Amino acid sequence: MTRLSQYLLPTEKEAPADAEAISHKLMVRAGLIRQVGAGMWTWLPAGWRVHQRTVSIIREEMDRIGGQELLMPVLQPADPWRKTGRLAIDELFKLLDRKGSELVLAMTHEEIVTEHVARVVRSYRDLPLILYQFQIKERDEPRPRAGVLRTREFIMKDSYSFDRDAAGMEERYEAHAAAYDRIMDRTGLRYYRVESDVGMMGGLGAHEYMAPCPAGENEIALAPGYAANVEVASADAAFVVLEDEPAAAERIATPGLTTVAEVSGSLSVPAGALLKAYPVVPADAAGKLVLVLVRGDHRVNEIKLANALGTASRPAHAEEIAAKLGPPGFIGPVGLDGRVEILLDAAVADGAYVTGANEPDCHLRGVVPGRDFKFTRVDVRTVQAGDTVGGQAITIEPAIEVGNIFKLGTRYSEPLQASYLDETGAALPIWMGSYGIGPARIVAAAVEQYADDHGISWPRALAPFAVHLVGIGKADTPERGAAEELYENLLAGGIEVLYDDRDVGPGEKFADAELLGCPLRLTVGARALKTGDVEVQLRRGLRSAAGLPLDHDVADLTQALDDLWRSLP
RNA sequence: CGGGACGUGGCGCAGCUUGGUAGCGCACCUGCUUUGGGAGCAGGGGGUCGCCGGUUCAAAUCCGGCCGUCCCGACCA
Repeated sequence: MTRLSQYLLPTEKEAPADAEAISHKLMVRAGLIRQVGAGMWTWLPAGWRVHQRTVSIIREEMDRIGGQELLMPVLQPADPWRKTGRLAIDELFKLLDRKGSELVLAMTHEEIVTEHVARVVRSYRDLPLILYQFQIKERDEPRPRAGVLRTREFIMKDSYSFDRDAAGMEERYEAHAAAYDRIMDRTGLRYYRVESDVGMMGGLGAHEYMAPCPAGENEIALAPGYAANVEVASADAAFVVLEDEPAAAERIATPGLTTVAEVSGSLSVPAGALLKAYPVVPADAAGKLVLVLVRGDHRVNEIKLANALGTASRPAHAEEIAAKLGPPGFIGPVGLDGRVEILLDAAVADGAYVTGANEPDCHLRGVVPGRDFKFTRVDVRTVQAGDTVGGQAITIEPAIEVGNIFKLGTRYSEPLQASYLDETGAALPIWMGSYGIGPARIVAAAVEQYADDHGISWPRALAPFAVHLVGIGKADTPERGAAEELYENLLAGGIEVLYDDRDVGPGEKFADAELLGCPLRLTVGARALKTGDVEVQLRRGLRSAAGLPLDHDVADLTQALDDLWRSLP
């Protein structure tokens, strides 16, 4: 039933006071979603149509690469999670049943799908496999935000691949990358596939599908031919002019100057001619201190640092710094005599730098890495605007992660004993991949990317309806009769149409149509009866298109609309 | 987890400082008028003022505790 007079589409003139993100405001205002609690949302009929359109696209592309759809429970025994070491994850909801058995609400389904495969797959002949589902995920998020962009409960398409070896896993990974590319292309979103950190999934490699949008919570670094999550991005730093190397470093008085800005200002050298010393304590080596050096105008990237160290780390406390190095604010790499391991960032070019002297109110000028201290070279800085990749400047954009693909290897198959017998009868672990995609985020990202001052402007692949038909004039007038007839003809022609047959003024109908954002608006009023043409407006850009003759028969009407439809973004 | 803000009818808000019959706009219901850009007139319905406790003759208002929601940061397969 798609007569607006009988359809549940509660539009609002004003956005909820606590909404900030564009998609949050517009999806509530357009009557697509309603909030239940923090990070808990109901999809109303029109919103659910959009969500399910996205689901359909994903399903088609998963089936195309040989995926087999199944459904696994959200409520699960805790035991497999204990085996993989993931029971300790804070985001995992845990509960007890009435008998006191430990249960979890799944945040993803690696454990269960791997257990199934472990029991069912015996032979190399059973591989490869791609299994997937659309299922609710539950996560005890520290901070749900921005409508459906980050929620505690959401539907995810998650798929899992099972192969006999690394080469097979790579094949399945590439198949998923291709499927995801097609999915994203079909949704009409602007997106990038970027290199990403493997994070808590563990594993051997990963990409994320990022949709740039203002409310995005990630940052991506972009250059022609290059796209990466800022968490892992590498780039060439902007050149900085260094002073000539003196024969030896010289001690200079810098009373009270503890920051890069203060020191560089006082000495009239660029911030990039300083070395910023960042002492950290590795998580796996209590009592050990590592001194990380980056250029004064750069920032240490915690994730790249963790990858370089092979373990997480925390900034050293002031007491630890004072005990092992010198007064905080004046620490540096010179004279440590191997007591502290020194990591030097890759962006530090050869030359002379200003560093702390490990003495109060003193810095050293003309410090030359290699000559004045030994170091290990690492890439641990955060890329920034002004850097280049292949000579091309990078830009940094906020983006929302709408999908990801992971090479898991045997991260889950080993603890859960998912193995198969090869041709020689040897038992070998199964090589896995894991691939997620969030329809709700695709929907919200589309709203963010294409909204204008009037409301949502759906890409045609996601729109809740193809056509928003506005009937103008009172009920029982000839123009409304014409609108009714057109509605019936559109339905007969298989066009998905929302018919605004409400007894309200034209302004309200137009405003609601623009808010909801269906790609085509057809208007039938007295004017249409006079000219014989139905007015057609394209939502994207609010441009008028050539009118359609009111007296078209169903086949002609359908054909004309179909032609127009194909021309839409 | 740290910082900040908010909670009064479906939505947006005022009232709280200085305690005394709970108000406005939109939305909703009825009638009449109106129909190409969120209409007009008249009438009407709807609120345990987040919850619990305290102070007081009297609490939306003052005090205490709790809960909820949002924003920034931390965190985030």
